[in-house]
Amino acid sequence: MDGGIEQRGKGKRSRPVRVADEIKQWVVERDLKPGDKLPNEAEMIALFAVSKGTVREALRILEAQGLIVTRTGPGGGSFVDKVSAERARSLLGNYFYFQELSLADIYQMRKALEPELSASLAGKLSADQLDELEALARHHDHPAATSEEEKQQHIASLAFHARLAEFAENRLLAFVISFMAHILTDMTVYRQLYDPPNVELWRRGRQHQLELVGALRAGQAQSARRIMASHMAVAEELMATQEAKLARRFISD
Amino acid sequence: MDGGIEQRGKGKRSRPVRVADEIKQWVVERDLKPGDKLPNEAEMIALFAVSKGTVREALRILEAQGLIVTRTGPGGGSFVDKVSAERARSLLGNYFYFQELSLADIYQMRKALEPELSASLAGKLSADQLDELEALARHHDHPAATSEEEKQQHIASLAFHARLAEFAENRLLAFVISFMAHILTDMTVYRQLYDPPNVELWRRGRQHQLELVGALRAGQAQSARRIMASHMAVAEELMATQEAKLARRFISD
DNA sequence: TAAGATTTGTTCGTATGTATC
DNA sequence: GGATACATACGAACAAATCTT
Repeated sequence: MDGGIEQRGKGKRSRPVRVADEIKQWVVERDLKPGDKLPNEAEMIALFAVSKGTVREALRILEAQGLIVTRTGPGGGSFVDKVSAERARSLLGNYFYFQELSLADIYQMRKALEPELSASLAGKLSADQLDELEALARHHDHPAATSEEEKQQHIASLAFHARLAEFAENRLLAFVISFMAHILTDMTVYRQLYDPPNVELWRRGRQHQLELVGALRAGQAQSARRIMASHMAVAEELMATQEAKLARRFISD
Repeated sequence: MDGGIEQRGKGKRSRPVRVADEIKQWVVERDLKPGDKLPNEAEMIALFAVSKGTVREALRILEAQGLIVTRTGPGGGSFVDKVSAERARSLLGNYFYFQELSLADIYQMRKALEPELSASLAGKLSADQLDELEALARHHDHPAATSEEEKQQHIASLAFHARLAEFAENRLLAFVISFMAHILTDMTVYRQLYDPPNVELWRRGRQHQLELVGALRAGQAQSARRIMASHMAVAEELMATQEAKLARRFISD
């Protein structure tokens, strides 16, 4: 019912890749869960009738995709692992290394998604979660005096958005928004997307975040949506003063 | 200026993983482009002072991430490769294997993004592109009589959306919409998300796609946005009659 | 602390496969 | 076909990490 599908046109696959696929299939067939143990090296050598080197290359392939982890020693071996959000972000980041992504592209997405996220979280967050968000919003309670301070405020603001995203029950929405926050953080760090400091935009941005937490606390979905929409407009204005092209680089693990 | 960052808390990394990182760094430092050649095995053995097996495991790691391709024979070796959209989808799909994604989650995203995509494409497509879309929309010009036919119509409709997404200049928007179309296609194939056939919904869906192509051709952005929004409502209604949980499985390469 | 057991990690030598000229 | 330049694969030996006693 699966594994057989999608086998179109993939001519020459090396033995390690084939073994990696067989291991994947082995896992899916048995419906193994994260933490479940795979056969050890010696058993796989026998199971797939290949050498130790080939088995190890196959395991590295699965490890690189975040599907397994391997530990040495007694009780060690390879174990099914669920792909972490961090690794998924990193792998997807590689895709955009050679794609031309502009700030306008990212803000087109953010303007569509962040208000939706805000509305969907209204009245759904715990007091602890709301307090954490408020603390992030209050983290910088004065205008930036230096470029370095401005940079830190940008990063803190993006951390606010990333954290907010993580609270969403919709894991796809959470991932995409979090991914964008991380991209923007990288841009902030690697390019100088944080000067000149702009007191007025800082004030409006901070005010928006605090108002948003209030609306979320009060369970006012439409209000939360509206506030976030305004906030996106401000953030875009802030970023749009800077260069348009995303730094082309591999995102490290 | 990079490679040094993000090195937090990564205690025990195996030698192949470290070598893979060094190769990545080597590529970034030289700003190599897709097609550019990496050192061959013997050179890497000398360059990183590790054995052949270790080099090969490192290369498999990079290959699994879609960053390089390897060819045998004279003139062969490893070459920088740009990660394909297909591979990026596959790698990201693994992340959602253990995440609970519902149809409601996907449609929350689609309702926010697909109208935005439609609006941004109005007046931007070539006659060839518009003709291709119209052909996809007309592909099934009669109501489905059987479940199999209904399934094929669903898949064709999703292909319409995937193709539309690929025309977007915004590569992030294109990727996310295309990713969702592929997830829905998988759900259509692996679960029976296509019966019972519903003539009325089929008629409205098809009409929407044809109207959309017309609006795109006429360069009417707002009209295109409105039509797609209606179309999403219809599609959601169509899907919502089915089970809510996404099939949990590895997406094959 | 120390020794032993278990399992992965790494190296080396050799042979084979594959594509180009 | 033969020579060449690569990657691919195997097997045996040893190193390192980790758990148990």
